[in-house]
Amino acid sequence: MAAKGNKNDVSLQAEGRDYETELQSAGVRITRPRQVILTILKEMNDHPDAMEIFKRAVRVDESISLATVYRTMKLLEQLGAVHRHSFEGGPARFENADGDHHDHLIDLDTGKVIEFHSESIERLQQQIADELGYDIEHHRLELYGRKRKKKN
Amino acid sequence: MAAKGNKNDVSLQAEGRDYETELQSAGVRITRPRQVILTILKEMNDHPDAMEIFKRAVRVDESISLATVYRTMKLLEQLGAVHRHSFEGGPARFENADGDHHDHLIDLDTGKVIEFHSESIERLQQQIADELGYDIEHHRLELYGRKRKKKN
DNA sequence: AGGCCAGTTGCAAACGATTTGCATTTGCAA
DNA sequence: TTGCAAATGCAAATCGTTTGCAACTGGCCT
Ligand SMILES: [Mn+2]
Ligand SMILES: [Mn+2]
Ligand SMILES: [Zn+2]
Ligand SMILES: [Zn+2]
Repeated sequence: MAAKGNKNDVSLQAEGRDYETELQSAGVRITRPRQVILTILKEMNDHPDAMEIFKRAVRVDESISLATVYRTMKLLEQLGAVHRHSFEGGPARFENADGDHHDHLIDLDTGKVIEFHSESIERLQQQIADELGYDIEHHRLELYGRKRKKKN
Repeated sequence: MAAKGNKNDVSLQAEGRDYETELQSAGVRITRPRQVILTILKEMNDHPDAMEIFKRAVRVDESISLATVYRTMKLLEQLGAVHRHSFEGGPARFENADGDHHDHLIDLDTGKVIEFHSESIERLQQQIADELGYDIEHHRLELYGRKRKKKN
């Protein structure tokens, strides 16, 4: 089980673009707060809100401000590095835009966010937009539900 | 083109439940502000936000307050009389819950809201939730796009 | 018809999330 | 190194929505 470095060695971490460099060539300065937030982004595999990202950032650099988190998230969003979600109820949540496209099912009892993807649905959406004479820029599909009660 | 009162004469206005009565039997008082807002609701076939509803209400009764609009919309939402949407960007928008279920395509250039319905998509959503072991309470599907540019 | 009183209102202040003005700091090109 | 536009932290502002509270009704009960 040790030898033969299979492609997972890389692909687990891979997938990731080098935002630091991308930012740079986008004519944006690599500041300390941005380094910190980019690091957090890299190991982000959930859907934290600004306050949560702020907390994670403060753990690394005491002096970071919430305003900068907001500013940076907006920047990263424009850069396509993160996606912003507005699930029912709470504040906006962000997620690393690295992975493949997917939609979400939110557990109304626990708040847990479950990801799923349906190529058929994506296709149907396209088809509908086509028929209406539209090009889809992006879409949002959220299912809100609760764990099926027993039986079956 | 005049004779033969086809069923549209009715169905255009029909569909509507009598919320005034429903409210009453729900042990809620029929106040002047509520009458006004219910009237507005009845002829509402778009997706206005609270401020817009407030404006329409003021046209009828000068003394209505925005707070009451919010309170009443919440009430009507709980009653199932209206649906609340949170399209990207703007404030919450409401719509009469009378019609059949549908989802929305928002024109990013004009803000126009286009309604559509896909039984296939609805079915697939169910199926996905099933597989994940969930019962869907409700869902939200929004397509954001722009009118297809020329050709075809 | 009149009264009672909990439900409802208008108002303004409070709220939570996000943005912004500004003086100060800092990245980084020259 | 220095210079300076870009970025930051802070606090105040903004936006949509909610809420406390005193004044005001709707509608059941005499
Ligand atoms: Mn996700
Ligand atoms: Mn609609
Ligand atoms: Zn999707
Ligand atoms: Zn639907």
